[in-house]
Amino acid sequence: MSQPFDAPLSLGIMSSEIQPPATLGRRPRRGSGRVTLMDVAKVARVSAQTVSRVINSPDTVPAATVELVRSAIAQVGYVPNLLAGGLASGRSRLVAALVPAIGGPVFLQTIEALSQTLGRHGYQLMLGESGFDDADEAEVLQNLLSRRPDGIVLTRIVQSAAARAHLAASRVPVIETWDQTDDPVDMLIGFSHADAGSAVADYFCQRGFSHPALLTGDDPRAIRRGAAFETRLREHGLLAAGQGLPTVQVPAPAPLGSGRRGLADLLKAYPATDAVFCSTDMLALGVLIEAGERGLAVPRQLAVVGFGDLAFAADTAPGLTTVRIDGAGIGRLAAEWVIARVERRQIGPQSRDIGFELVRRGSA
Amino acid sequence: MSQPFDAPLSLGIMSSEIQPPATLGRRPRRGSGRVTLMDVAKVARVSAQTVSRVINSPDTVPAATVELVRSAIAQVGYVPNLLAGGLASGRSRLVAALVPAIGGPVFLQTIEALSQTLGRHGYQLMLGESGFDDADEAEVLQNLLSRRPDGIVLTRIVQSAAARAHLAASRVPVIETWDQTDDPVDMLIGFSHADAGSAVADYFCQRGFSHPALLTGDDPRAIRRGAAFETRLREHGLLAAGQGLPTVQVPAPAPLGSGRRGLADLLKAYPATDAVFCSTDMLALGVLIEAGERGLAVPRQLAVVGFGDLAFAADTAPGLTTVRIDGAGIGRLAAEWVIARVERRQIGPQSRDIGFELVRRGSA
DNA sequence: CTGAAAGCGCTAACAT
DNA sequence: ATGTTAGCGCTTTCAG
Repeated sequence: MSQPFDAPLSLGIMSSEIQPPATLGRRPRRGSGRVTLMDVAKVARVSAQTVSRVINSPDTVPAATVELVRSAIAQVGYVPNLLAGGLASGRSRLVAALVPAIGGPVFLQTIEALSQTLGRHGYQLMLGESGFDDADEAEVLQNLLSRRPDGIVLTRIVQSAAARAHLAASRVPVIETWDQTDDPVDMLIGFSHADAGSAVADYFCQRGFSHPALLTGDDPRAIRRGAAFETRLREHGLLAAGQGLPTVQVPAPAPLGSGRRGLADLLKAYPATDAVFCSTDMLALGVLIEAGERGLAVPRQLAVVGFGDLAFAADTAPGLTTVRIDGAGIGRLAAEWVIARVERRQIGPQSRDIGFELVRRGSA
Repeated sequence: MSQPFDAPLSLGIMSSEIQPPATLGRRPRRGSGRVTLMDVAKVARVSAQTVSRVINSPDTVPAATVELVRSAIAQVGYVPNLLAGGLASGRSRLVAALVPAIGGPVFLQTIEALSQTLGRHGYQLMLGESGFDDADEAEVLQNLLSRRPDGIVLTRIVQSAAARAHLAASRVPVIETWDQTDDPVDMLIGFSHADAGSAVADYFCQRGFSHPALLTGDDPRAIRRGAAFETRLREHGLLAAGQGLPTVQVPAPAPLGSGRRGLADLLKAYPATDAVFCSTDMLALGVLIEAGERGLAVPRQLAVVGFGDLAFAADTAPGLTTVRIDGAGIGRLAAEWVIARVERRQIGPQSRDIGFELVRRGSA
């Protein structure tokens, strides 16, 4: 296994290459000095083609040749250059993913599952950050596209016309995720944020809470959940005609501290509040902690519902009732769809609603 | 901005190209059908080289030409192919990062800062996952290296000889981070885990706790912190001669729930425990929650110290005393060092101890 | 089953 | 300031 990879190559044969046709006494261009496919070919005394075949489709080469070439590869310490391979074949084996913020815990499971599934098939993930606003969406996309990815996975619906145009022009398989739309650029894997908001409203109604409130981050999808939540509450008669939904809005990657301060603000403005829908589990955990500090009993005096069902949600005290999204499932499926497209296998269903699930635990 | 990128190209000049030298009546090879540098050159009536210069070093081209070429680029909807560019120039503008697990919150800030700093300089981050054990380290590295990154950032010290050999042979700038060693592969940005463990022991001693314990994940660095913690406690006389440190060890991406169950296990085995050093903040948060459930007053009856100073640490109740690591700083610096190397600017210091800081809050 | 040639789209090195 | 040529390292295409 641990060959001395930096050993001088001492190729098995002399460089009996035909000299370049001496067009004119001109221009060199030394290579990178690294081991190439040709070096392997020389040692194995086969053509570059055969080496390429051993690497990319060993089934088409007799076992003996495969063995011969493999040992030559090990001997010279060859590492394929996928930049060159990608250029020649038109398949980079690179998949781009665009997330609002790497730091946010929400898409982490999707990214992780995506990366792992891709890796298992020989593809590599390339991560790009778009920020929460749509501003540089098109620009970041261009950067990603210039790498000629074999597919691009977005954790949002593409907004700007420019970005949509770039994507369409690139002819790269595109998967929009974590949302629904009637007009996807290409493929779609997600769920309805509006339905999720409505479901929480239904639950609050069913459990008999009379003074619901909303604590939300200011990103567009959280706001859509909140809007649907409010609408449904109104339908249930939990909101009087002229009355707005008690709401506190905090900046987007909503951390625990925003949950604590958010609850404080909420209770100051609306002391009667007896149930809060938080746009992320982190926010909800902050609310749980702040409630504890204030001696408010959860869920008796204050019910709390989160969103995401992050790893910690089951272990808070009390356990967090929350909307579970199968983030890992999204990532896995996205990887499979991209690969299926690239390898010209079935196109498969172009769109999937993976739904959500209201997980009932102690907090509501 | 939003040009019709898929418009037919209708190039400004006829294809008055010299026909290929007709070696023999042979072989075509249709291109990808996409817009290339040549298409832009034809429209702008300049050479490919000039277009390349406008893109890569506009300063060396007169403003008028830049303008001309830029409008041609917009007109035909050209997106550079960095696979080809990277192959030709030997600079991929790709930087690889290897993390144990994407999902873990610990390295997130490093990855985020790395990605952002790289992006600002036109580099793209490529993420690879190594897992917590050293098993496939060499293999994952090979995959990453086959993309010919301009640099590779590791959130650990490279262990296996095979991996070290691959890295050395590749001649790629390597930055090992989040640790210290006397024998780095190349560059190093980190801190001493042993010193961090000792510092917590000193703090417990200074605050007069008499029955310290350790709750740790099973990853190697957490274990090293724990070992130094124990050693220093012993030096302080807080551990009797034959007495081992009360310890509970949990599987590596230590989640909140492990903190709760870990404390329960600890108190069952060592009821006298009055101070716990947790190997991650998540674990510590779990301990805080479990202590709350048990009616244990923190820090009076139980002191808690975490590690990482994650975003939530300041807002727990009470605030979490923890060891702060400047993860974002590591990422930023790593990006700068890689870029400096690639652009042959100063090599800069090859190694940096960024230290750590014990942040005192309410929990201890 | 194996090999030779051509060329993927770009940039480095020279030439003007 | 701009153009010409060769070639980065690989895979496709076609021939044997």
